[in-house]
Amino acid sequence: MKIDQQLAEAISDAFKAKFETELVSTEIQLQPTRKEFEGSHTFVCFPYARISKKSPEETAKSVGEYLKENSDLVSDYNVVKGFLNIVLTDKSWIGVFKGIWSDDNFGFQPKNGKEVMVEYSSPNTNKPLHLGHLRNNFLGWSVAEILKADGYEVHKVQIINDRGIHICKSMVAWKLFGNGATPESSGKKGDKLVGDYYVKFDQEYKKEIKELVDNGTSQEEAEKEAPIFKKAQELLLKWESKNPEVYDLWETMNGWVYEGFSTTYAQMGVDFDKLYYESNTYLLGKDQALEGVAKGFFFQKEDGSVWVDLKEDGLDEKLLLRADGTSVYMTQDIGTAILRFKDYPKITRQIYTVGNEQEYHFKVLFLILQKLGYNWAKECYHLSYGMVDLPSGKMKSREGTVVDADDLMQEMIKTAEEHTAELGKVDDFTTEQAAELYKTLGLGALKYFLLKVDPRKRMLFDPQESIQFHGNTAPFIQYTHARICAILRKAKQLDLVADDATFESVNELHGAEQSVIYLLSQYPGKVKEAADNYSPDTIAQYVYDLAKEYNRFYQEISIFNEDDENILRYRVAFSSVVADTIKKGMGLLGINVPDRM
RNA sequence: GGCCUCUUAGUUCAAUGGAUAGAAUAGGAGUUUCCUAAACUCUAGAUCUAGGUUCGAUUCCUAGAGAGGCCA
Repeated sequence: MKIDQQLAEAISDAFKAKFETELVSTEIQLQPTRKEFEGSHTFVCFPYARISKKSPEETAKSVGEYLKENSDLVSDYNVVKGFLNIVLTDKSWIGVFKGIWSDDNFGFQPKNGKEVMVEYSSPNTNKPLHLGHLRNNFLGWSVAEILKADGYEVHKVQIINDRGIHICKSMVAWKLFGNGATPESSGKKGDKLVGDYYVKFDQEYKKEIKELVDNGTSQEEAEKEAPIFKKAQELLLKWESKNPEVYDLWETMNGWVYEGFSTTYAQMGVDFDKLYYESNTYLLGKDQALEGVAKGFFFQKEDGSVWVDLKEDGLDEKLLLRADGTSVYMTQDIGTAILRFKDYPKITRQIYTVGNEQEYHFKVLFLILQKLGYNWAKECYHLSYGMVDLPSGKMKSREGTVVDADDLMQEMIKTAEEHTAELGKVDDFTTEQAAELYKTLGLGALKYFLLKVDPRKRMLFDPQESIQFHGNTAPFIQYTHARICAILRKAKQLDLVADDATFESVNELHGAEQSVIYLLSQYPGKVKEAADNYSPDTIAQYVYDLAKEYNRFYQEISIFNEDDENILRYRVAFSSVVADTIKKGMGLLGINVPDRM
């Protein structure tokens, strides 16, 4: 049984003995003791003063006294106002550690038989991936890993926005100005190449609008009449009627983009179990809309358009089918959601990793699905994350302030390389080993930076200053891991292996060891918390605290200077468990940890 | 105009309604015969404003100020 539960039960016993009242032990909350006080667990007595009919301080004293006398876990206690700080015996800490050390699945919940789907990335095929996608992808991927650790079976998907006017724009510009350029002929990544023509379209479009306006056309009119825009619209119509030539070009250009994306995803270290394409799903959802009308959930206006009235739910009316019968995003999303539940009948929930500007959209989507009678819609969740701002403000493609994902990752790896070279600790590495290390460090720093923040909040990314290798960063944590690995290598040479008997003769712990064991014991709870809240930042913060606390121990205790071989073996095992936990925790964030750096 | 979110050290981030609001970074002062100094120790520095709820509010409620977003 976990130490927290044991303590809670002891406290419950104390209440029974001292105040003749039963407390439900699972409802007793223990919080970590603040550093300036002695102890590890704190029981806040204010809320229980009513039950004990004593002041919070007296309550705390009674309970503390009972625990000290009757529980062999507790060595001492102190009371500050209504706070009962509980000091555990070193022996019980060693017991806690032994439990963790012998648990091969520490931090992983057994399979709970539930399946969920996590959607993330979901890019357009006309633009390369940028900084915002990095936050999105790292977040979605990490949440999927955390849910797996929490016992779920997880399906990772994305929907690719591969059709519509935007891709037609790229196609038009490529036809007009491309001279048959391909990724091979231009030496460009496919997504970048197509993105360039999307930009080119916009430039030409603006130029044409300006000409028209200069010749007396109104701005509004000019935007509709610009020849290049009309060409894009024609292309869209041809695409929809599956004109072979247009369809071919569309497939070719999207093929280039996918190849580019897959390179980027590989570098990012994210993957998907299934891809959905909007070109396959954009016609879905119409049936549901019409069915909704038939059942009276939706209504039709005189022009034939279909709407849903959400005023009773505090929202507005929402269009589902236009008068001409074409669908809108909402309609498609309804269709796609239903399709996914058909594809994966056992999933109980879909988690959509999408920016917070779409909060309203998802609120409406889930509501409509509920109205259509899909009960699973109640369980669906919009994992809504904030924008990544630059010091100059919002990223804007038109102003060229977009931070490209490939460039940024490359930049990070380069910085890691320079920094590593300066320190000169791994000069004996082969080129491959070195390249691997730079990637681990550079990408780790980037992922950690983006994941350590509460996903719901907008965050600032300063390319100059944001990425550091000191302090609350991935390299700091990775460094702690690498240091421990050095210890483990040496211990292996000396054949220092711990077994059950090792712990019998260890009776005393150093202060830092205690806090590290306390942190270790919190790990499974942190994973649970992170899973419940879809918050990788919980894990990031935790692993940082663990690494920091271990470093304190490392600084104060010289492991191999210990004469008592059992203590030495124990400390090697202790370090090894810390390394493992760091590795597991960072793994949940998609960050690797090196053995040397 | 309606609705939603955010506001904490110079800066970037923390804090299930709990103690003297934590970290990091930038600033100041130290630590290397010893397992990796990408480390460690010390120091200084903050809850947007005004009310309310209670044993206790960064957290909950109301109003206001500022920033961002969504819907027309």
